[in-house]
Amino acid sequence: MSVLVSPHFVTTSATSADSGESDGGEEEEENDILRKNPSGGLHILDRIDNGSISPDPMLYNTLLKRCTHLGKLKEGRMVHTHFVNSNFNHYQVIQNTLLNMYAKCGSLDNARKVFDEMPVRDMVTWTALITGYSQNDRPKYALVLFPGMLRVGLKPNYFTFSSLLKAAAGVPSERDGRQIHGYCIKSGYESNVYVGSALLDMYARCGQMDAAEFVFGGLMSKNEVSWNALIAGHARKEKGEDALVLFWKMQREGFEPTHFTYSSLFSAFASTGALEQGKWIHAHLTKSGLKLIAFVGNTLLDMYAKSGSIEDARKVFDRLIKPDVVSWNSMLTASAQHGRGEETVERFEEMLRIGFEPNVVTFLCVLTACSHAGLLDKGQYYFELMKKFKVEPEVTHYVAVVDLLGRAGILDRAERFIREMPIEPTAAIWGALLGACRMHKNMELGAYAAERIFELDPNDSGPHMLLCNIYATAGRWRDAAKVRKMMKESGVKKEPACSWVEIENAVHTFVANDDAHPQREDICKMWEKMCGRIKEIGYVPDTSHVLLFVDVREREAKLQYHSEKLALAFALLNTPPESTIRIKKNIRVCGDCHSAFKFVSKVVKREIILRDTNRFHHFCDGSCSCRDYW
DNA sequence: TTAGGGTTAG
Repeated sequence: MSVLVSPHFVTTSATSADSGESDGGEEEEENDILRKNPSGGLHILDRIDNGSISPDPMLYNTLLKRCTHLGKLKEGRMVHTHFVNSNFNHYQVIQNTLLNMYAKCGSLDNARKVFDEMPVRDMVTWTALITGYSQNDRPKYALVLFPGMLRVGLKPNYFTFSSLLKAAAGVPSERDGRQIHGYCIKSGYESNVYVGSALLDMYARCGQMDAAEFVFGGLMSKNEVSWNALIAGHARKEKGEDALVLFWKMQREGFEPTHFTYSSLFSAFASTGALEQGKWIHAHLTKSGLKLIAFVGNTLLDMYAKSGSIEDARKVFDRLIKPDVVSWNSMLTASAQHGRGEETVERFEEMLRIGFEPNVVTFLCVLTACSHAGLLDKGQYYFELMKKFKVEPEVTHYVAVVDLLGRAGILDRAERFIREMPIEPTAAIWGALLGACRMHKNMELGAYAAERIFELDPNDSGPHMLLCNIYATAGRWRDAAKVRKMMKESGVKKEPACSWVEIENAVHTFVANDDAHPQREDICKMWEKMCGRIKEIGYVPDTSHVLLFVDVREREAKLQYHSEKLALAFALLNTPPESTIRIKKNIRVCGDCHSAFKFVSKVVKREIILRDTNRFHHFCDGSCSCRDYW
C-alpha cells in the first residue's frame, strides 16, 4: 500500500451518517484527511502522472472513497479518468467503488453509465446502484433493478434488502414492499436489525403500525434506529401518546434517545398541539446533553410555533448552534402565521444581509407573510426578487401572489395576473381568487372562479362551501341551496369541523353540536353564560355563515355550538384564571366564532390562541392579531 | 466495495 494512503481511507465512511449526532464531525474528519494529505487527491494524481508515486489498486480505491465521503464529485471524475487509463481498470472492487462514488454524490446518470459499461456485475454492483437510486429519491428506479438482479442469478444480501425496503417505503403502493418482505423471510434476513428497521419503517410509512410493531417485536436485536423508526411511525400518524410510551420504554430497555427520537416526538407534539408534553421532552433533551443542532432544533422550533408559543420558538431559533435554511424558513413561517408580517419581512431581510441563500420555501413564506399582513408592495417586490436568486416560482408562489392581490382587494389585477402567468392556472390558483371574492363580497367573479375550480377539482368541498358562503352573505339563499344540492348530487362531503384543546397533558376533541361529551351540560351552560356577557358588550351573532333555511333564532342557536366555541367553554371551565388558552381547529375559523372569541378575550381578560388551517389568531383584550384579515 | 431512522411551505 502506498505511504500516502492514510489508514482512515480504508475504514468505513459510515461515521458521518451515524445517528445524526456528528454535527461538525464531517468537518473534523475532513480536517483530519487534509492534515494527513494536505494537497488532497488531485495532488496525488499529479504525483502519479509525474512518476513520483507508483499507483496500486488500493490507492485508486482509497481516493474514490475519499471523494465519496467528502462529496467531491469533480475530483471523483478525475480519479475516474485516471483509473480507466490505469492497468487496474479491470478490478471489480474499484469499479464498484467508482459506481458508489457517483451514486453517493447524487450523480445517478454517471453511476448508471458505469453500471452499464461494466463487463461483470456482482451483487455489490447491483446493490450500490439500487442504494444510489433509493437514497436519491428515485425509488422506482431502485425497485425495477431487483427482478433484473434475480434474473442474472445473483442473491441479494442484507445490504440489498435494506435499500430495496427503503425504496419500497417511498412508493405509494404497498405491493412492492410486501413482495420484498416475502423475499426477506425466505432469505432469513427479516430479523436482521438493518433489514428489520427498514422493513418496519416501510410498514410505518404505509400507515400499517400493527405490521411495523410485529416486525419490531421479531427483531433478533434492537438498536436506536429500530426504536426511532417505530417512534417516527407513530409520530407521523400524529399519535404523540404512543410515541411517548415508546420513548420511555426504549430508555427502560437501555437505549439512549438520539436526535432522531427527539425530532420525531416534537413533530408529533406539533401536529397535536400538545405543548405541555413538548416542554417536558424539551427539558429531557436539555438534560441529555445532546446539542441543539438544526436537525432537532428545527422540529422543536416548529412545535413551539404550532402550539402558539411564538416566543419560545424564537428562543429556540436564537439558541441553535448552526441554523440552516430550514431553521430560517421555519422561523419565517412561524412569525408569518402568527400575524407578524412586518417582523417576518425584517427577518427575511436580515437573512439576506448575512448572506443566507433563500430557497423556494423561503420565498413562499415571505410572500404568504406579505399577503396575510397586507404588505402589497413588498410582496410584489419579493416575487420579482426570486429571479435574482434564480429561484423558479412554483404554483404555490403564483397562488401566494393571487392571494396577495386578492386580499388587498384589487381583484381585477389578481384576475389579470392569473391570465398572464406562464403556467396553467390550477384549482388552488382559482381558489385564492375565490377566497378573495368572498372577503370582498364579489359574487360575480367568485362564481366564475368557483366554476373553474369545479372543472379542475370537482371533489373538493372547500370551494363549494366558499361559494355557498358568498351567496349566503349576499342573501342569495336559493343560489346557496343550488350549490348544496350540487354537492349532494356529486357526493362531495363537507369536512366535519373539529377542535382540540390541551388541558393538563391531555388533548380533548370537540365536534360541532357535540352531544357525547361527559361535561356537555356544564359546557353548554358556560357558553350560554359567556354568550350573555359578550352580548352585553356588543357581540352580535353573525348568522350569515349558517346555511340553513331556518329563522334567525334557529340559525343563531346553530352557531353557538361550533366546535371551537365548545372547546373554549371547556377550557374556561377547566383552566386556571389568567392562563393562556390554546385551541386548534381543522378548518378555517368562521366569522362569527372569530368575533365571539375577540369579545370573550376582553370579558375574561385572557389570551386565547386559535390555530386554524391557515394561521394563528391571538385574541387579546377584544382584538385579534390577524386584524380581522385572514 | 454495498444498508436502516428526523424537520420547513401549500
